[in-house]
Amino acid sequence: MKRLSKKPVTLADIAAQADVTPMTVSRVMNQSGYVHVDTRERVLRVARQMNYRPNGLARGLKIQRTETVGMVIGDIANPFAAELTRGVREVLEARGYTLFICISEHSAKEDVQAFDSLADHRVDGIIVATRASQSGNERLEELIDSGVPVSLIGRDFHHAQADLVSADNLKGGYDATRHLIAAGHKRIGFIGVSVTDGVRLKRFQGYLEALKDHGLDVAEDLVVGGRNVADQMPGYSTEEMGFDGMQRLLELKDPPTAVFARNDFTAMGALNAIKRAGLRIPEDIALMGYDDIPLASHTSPALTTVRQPTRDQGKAAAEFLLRRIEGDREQPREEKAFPCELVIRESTTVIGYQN
Amino acid sequence: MKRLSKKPVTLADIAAQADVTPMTVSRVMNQSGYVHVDTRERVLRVARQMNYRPNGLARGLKIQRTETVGMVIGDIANPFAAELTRGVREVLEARGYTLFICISEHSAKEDVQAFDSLADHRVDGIIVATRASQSGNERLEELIDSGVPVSLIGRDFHHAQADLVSADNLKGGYDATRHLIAAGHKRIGFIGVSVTDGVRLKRFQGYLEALKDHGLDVAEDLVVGGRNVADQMPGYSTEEMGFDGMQRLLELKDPPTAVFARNDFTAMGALNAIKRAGLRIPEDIALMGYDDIPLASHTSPALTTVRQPTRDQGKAAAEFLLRRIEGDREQPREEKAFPCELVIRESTTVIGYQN
DNA sequence: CCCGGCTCTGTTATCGTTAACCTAAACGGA
DNA sequence: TCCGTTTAGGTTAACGATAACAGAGCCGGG
Repeated sequence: MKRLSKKPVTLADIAAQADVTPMTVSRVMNQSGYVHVDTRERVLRVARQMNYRPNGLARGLKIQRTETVGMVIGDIANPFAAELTRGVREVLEARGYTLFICISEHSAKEDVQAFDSLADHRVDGIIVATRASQSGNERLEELIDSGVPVSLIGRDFHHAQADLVSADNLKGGYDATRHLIAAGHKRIGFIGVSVTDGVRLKRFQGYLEALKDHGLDVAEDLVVGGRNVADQMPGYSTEEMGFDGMQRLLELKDPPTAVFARNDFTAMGALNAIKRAGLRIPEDIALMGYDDIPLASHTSPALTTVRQPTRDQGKAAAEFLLRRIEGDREQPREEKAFPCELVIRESTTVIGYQN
Repeated sequence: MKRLSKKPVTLADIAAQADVTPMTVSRVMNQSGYVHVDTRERVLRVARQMNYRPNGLARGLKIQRTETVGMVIGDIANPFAAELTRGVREVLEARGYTLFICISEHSAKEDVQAFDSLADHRVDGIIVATRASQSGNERLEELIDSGVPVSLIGRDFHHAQADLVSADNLKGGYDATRHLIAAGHKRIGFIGVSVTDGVRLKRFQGYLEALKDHGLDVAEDLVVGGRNVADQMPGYSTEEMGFDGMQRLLELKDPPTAVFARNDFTAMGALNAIKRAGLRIPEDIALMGYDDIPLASHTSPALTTVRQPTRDQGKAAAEFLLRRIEGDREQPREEKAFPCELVIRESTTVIGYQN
């Protein structure tokens, strides 16, 4: 017979049914303290039968922990964020924590809302993987100051009590660009940011540095995309940005011979634009991506790109966070930067050119 | 001066500081009851200064609502799930609810865990967008029976008190297949499920029906992929499944002339495999995807696919849920099936063949 | 035989917030 | 002037769970 109860079952309900006090039921549920075997079994039987579920609110309020971690990501469709999340979950699950994800897709305002929602619901800690913003950073600082454990992934924000995990995208961007330069390219485009916007994008800074170090000028017309809204775009639609951006580059009277795209999605858009134009990759235009998403190895030609150890970053962030949650909350910040790896495939290398 | 308090600020702290009772502070915070303007401002000033944040646990426990909705999705990287989430968020945000997302990536076990975590933390309702499973369904039934509002997206599970939103993927699969048949194809492959696994995949059932209705046999060797683990794979790596599956199809001594892929990612994998083999699309092999992800319109050739109104499904699910949360929880289930739309692009149509 | 320690269970208070109830002053119309 | 209504705010008791303490029975060693 099915219960049609509107009100959820509480410890007290079970206690009444099993003829003990709520405290005893609590002891059974938490396997704490002494409970006679017979009592335990009776209680468990009743609990199961009544389909009992603990009230996390009451429990959390009392014990001042929720065994819950919040994570804020900007774009749910981005494989990079997805992979981070996998790493985070891997660690949390093993330690008995539940992960709640909040999306902050469009604005700093949503970022702040996400922080507040999570903090208000008293998650034990927060992992932040969104891009920095003025108001977001301010709120974050307040949170951390008020004692909430926070661990950051690739966010340009520093605080004495917040650990930071990142990939060395400056070097990644540098290496990628150097690879193109080494192949003899002199006119190298970048798709995905406006020159002004790009100050925050490390891989773009790496691109600029590499050009400078090798005596090449930065031609402003070779840096396209962004439209000043790049940061607000849902990630995978950056693919359209790649397509449009590449078309604009191809319309130049002196188009680039190589293009470095902000990420692999952007690169795929660019790739399709190049093919549409009837040009060959890499013979006419070499193409470089970033992130090494699974798709990258299967495009044709396969995409040269930069791999960052994404899952490891997620794992590291989760481990930092748990250390803070379960250990000393005031311990000084720790920082971990993972190296990036250039993955050379066909889109920058003439086939057969290397074995 | 920065507070180094370990303990968060409570209503009582503010009350003491502002020389009122906690109740008055509560009234100020919730804008309920009468509070003198001067008192209000004094309280607000103190609250701001102490950086007060309400304790959602205590509040939720007391008022028996958390103004929070949980959503369970299987694969965070899947643009389909991402788009659903956008629709859901759009509705929830407008109504003042916070969305917490749980990922259930690998197994029915994780599905159950996600349901439990959300229910235990007393979200006001749950939106479920994962595929059906034995144990998941059982747990879901218990939850709904115990009064938790639930709304389902494309899950093959029925309950008198759970609303259901879906796309008519049976018809979508049927139409897609019929389109290929109409183009004269007789050997049409399917990549993405094993024949046995496919009973739950509506679009595959549509494929089978269309073949039957047009007097074509189902050749078992033309149905590839799945490897019996398809359901556990992270979504975007189904792209590899498409690549491998296509290669297997091409190795047949009598390969198909058209291929219907389970989703667009799978289709992109297949597309790359076809190109690698030096064959032309659609002249040598026609290719059909499913979902119409943004990438689909930019591949070369552009992918023919089936579009489902994804965001609308998310919105509808959220609306159903809110109706149940804020209205009558026992109202009978409602169901809404959105039509799918065949999007004909180049991968099934010889260029120039139609104007 | 007594006492210390283990086992089992109950009692009480509390986590932070708010609904419900209550008091009391101020106000305004008859 | 009187009384009902509005305004302002305090008091009490929960919401459901658990930590801390307390007490009662039992066992075994000195």
